[in-house]
Amino acid sequence: MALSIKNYSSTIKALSLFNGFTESEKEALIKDGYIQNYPRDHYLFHHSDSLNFFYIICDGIVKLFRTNIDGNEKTIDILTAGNTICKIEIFERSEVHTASAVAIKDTVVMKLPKTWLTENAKKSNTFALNLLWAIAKKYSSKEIEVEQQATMSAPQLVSCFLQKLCSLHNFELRDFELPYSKALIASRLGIEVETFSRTLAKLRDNGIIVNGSHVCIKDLAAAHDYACDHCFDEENCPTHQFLVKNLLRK
Amino acid sequence: MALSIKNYSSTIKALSLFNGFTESEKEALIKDGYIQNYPRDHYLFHHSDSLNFFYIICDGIVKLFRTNIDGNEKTIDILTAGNTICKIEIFERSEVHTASAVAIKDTVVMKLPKTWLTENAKKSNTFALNLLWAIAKKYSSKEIEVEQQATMSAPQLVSCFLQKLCSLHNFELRDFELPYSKALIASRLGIEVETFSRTLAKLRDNGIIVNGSHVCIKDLAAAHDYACDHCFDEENCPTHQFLVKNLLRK
DNA sequence: CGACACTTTGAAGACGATCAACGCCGGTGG
DNA sequence: CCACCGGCGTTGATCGTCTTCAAAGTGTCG
Repeated sequence: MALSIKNYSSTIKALSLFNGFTESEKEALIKDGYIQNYPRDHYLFHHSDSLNFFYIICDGIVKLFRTNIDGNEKTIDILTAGNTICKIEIFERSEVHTASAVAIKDTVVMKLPKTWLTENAKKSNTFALNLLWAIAKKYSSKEIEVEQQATMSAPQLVSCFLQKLCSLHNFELRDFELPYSKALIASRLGIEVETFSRTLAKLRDNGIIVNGSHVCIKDLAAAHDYACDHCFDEENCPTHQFLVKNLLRK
Repeated sequence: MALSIKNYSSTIKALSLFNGFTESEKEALIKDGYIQNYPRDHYLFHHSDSLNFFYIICDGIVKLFRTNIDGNEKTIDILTAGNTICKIEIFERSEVHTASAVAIKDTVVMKLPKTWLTENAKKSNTFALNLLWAIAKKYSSKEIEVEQQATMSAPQLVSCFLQKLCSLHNFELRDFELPYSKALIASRLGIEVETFSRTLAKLRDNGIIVNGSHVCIKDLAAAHDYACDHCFDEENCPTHQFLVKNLLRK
């Protein structure tokens, strides 16, 4: 895997963090970043390691998680190309990592010293505002996540998840492959693998057919109704949003 | 209730949002805010109302919540004097409120137009950085909340909640009164009132005695062990933090 | 082919939600 | 002053869902 910055500069420059900057300003901003490769199952950092870097994922998949004393793991987030890691911890002025990060498959990241983030936020108001927006967005999605976990049943959660995946890949393409293992998905959704597996069987009756890692959503509207029959807020339900934007507008 | 800004200016000026500003700068910043009183059970705003103001709570208690189609309510947060409302929605550039806010008891707030927040963040880097910090903190505590809700049992959640309350009031004072109704607490913890009630009975065996609205934590260490036997991360467990700061340091 | 990781299926159990009834208390009105 | 009411909290019984433990099945890669 070529570790030249050039291979990934377009991904990096597309970050919302760099909105409002000219091409040359972007170049200058990231010129001190260095590209690093993390093979599958390697850790970017462990919980309670000292916090030194801001990470931009250029390629691959990273799992962010916490482990408690009993060895139970809770997946906080699954991050892919274009996502960043640690911006919030850095602004919270934490000295150590509060979670662990591991590469789920071979992953390329750009690493920047944590001061890079704070200094640029101090120097550039545009940068600070971009950060504000990014963190605000992240907070909102976390809040929605809490709500859904609290109010939706396992089948609804899974259905919602699959529909979001579908929308990410391409709305027209109702056939797609699961991007990561079922164990990881279950962990992300906060349910056990067994429950996840059983849930997929149930969803067959609701127009969502999963065979191995192949997913086919037969009846999107029905699947949505099923997922969202308790949703608080159509405006803010990701599934609703997705439907409105992609399906209903046609 | 006197609605003069003077009665509340010390509360307002103490906000972390104003860190790094001189007294006179603070005065200038809040001079356009107006103070408004919301009696008990009155709404500050409803879900999907248009989002126009940033709120600073000067006195009282506000419940932030969402209601779904079935009328089920999920309490997102309970806010008191010194807390602010809507900063995240404003930076997320939302046009409407994504939640409802109601006064739990007579409440006094300072209202500022939403542009006040965005304009000051643009004008002042200090202000923007203060906001970044505040939102980052809020995100972290939300993340911890998700984790706890996902991994802790009802008795653990309740125990944790009561211990946090205890630390807020005054560590030495292991006797205190519940600041709001049991129904509100249960809703905040994401459990039903019946479960909450039954849980309090169980906690009696673990050194936490609740009679009516009077709480007495007999054995703080035991209560903590009980609450946190599955905690992910002593560094970041609020209960742990509280204990380390207040108890173990002695 | 066999080893291993991943997934599925089955059965039992724990936990919290729900429905229903009751107790307690403060307030209102006769 | 007492009777009634409504809000709030408790207690009991039942039910559904998810977890847990155990075992078998599937696929992949050396």
